[in-house]
Amino acid sequence: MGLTRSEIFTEEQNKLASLFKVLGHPARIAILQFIINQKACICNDLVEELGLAQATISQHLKELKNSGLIQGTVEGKSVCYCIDEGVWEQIQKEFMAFFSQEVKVTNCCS
Amino acid sequence: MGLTRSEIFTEEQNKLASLFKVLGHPARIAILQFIINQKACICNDLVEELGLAQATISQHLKELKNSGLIQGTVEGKSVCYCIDEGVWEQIQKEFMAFFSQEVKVTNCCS
DNA sequence: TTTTATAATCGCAATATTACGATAATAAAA
DNA sequence: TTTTATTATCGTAATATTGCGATTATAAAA
Repeated sequence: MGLTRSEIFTEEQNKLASLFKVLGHPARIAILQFIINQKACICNDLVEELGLAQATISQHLKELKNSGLIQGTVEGKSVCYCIDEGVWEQIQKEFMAFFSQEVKVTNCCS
Repeated sequence: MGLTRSEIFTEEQNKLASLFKVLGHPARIAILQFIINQKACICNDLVEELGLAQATISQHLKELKNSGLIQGTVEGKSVCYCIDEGVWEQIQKEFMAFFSQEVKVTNCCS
């Protein structure tokens, strides 16, 4: 136990959940917002801005990168992280699809 | 350590992240979809459908309830869970707002 | 009242996540 | 080459999550 039983869910459910999961931490939300607003895309700036240790920021960036949401390119001594617009739009679509499912109204909980 | 440092983030970032977090598990996605499609809103039906133990389903339902996404009303021996449409639409709006932030294009990662 | 059906809660074990210091890796600058 | 700046990775401690059996609570049915 203590292990998510992914095998009993659909591929789609697992994928959607893991996307939501990546966004389920305030540091990663903050990082994304910071990058989106182009206040910076350099790891070190995020460290100064957020007030978490460099190792911690690096770990969160790795998770965001693994999800495909951001990509990083080496720029001299530092690494520039940016939103992957294609992936961003794709995810946007999937979330919209999830949320625009029509909720059937019943008298069940009225 | 091992504890999310919520105090260094904005209220908004924490709230958004915790909403995403609730949706970050395939069982909770499956439960929501099942309720949305009105295949059932009874805990026991979910147990049969999903193949997780009753205690586990009950725990997931509790988390969904705590987030406000669903509400439950007692119906005789069982409890009927339904989407809270108001909350659903509110969350939909917040997510849309997050995802419609315009990603500023730079030549940083091109 | 006793039984039955349903759901919530408790307690626990296994695993995952979060955070950080220390260290390694990499590349520019001196 | 040596130093400096930046980021990744390793190892570890603290905490959280997931899942389930056992038990409790609740209400309908017998």
